[in-house]
Amino acid sequence: MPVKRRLLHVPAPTGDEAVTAICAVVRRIPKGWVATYGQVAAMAGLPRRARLVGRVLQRLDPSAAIPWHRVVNAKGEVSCSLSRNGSDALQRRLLESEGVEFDDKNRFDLERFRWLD
DNA sequence: GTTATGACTTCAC
DNA sequence: CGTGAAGCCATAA
Repeated sequence: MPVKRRLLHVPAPTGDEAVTAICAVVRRIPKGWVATYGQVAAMAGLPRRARLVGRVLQRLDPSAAIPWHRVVNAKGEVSCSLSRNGSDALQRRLLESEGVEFDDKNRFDLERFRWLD
């Protein structure tokens, strides 16, 4: 075997395929519920690619009808970052308008609001 | 080619 | 609880 070959090379979706899969999952999150980045990745057939989900959401076209605000991190909080330029604050506001209650530490009860398929 | 940087997650202290 | 490391992978420089 002259060529080194990846065992377990499952053709995981990449590029546009992955973006499409991720968006399809996020669109299914019901109003008033949330899903974590890792959860969305797994449901999109992209295990361990939580980071990719975050990247896709950040670059989403604003005109796309995708409830990006319903995707949160595994700690049960809105991921805050300077690079978000305020969209993190907007995310919290949108979630609160859908009934998600935050505590004084910018966190909510993940067990209570997590969307289970 | 390399290194650095994240809307991340998990596990070990 | 907090911190750090490792795993992860697309992008930018």
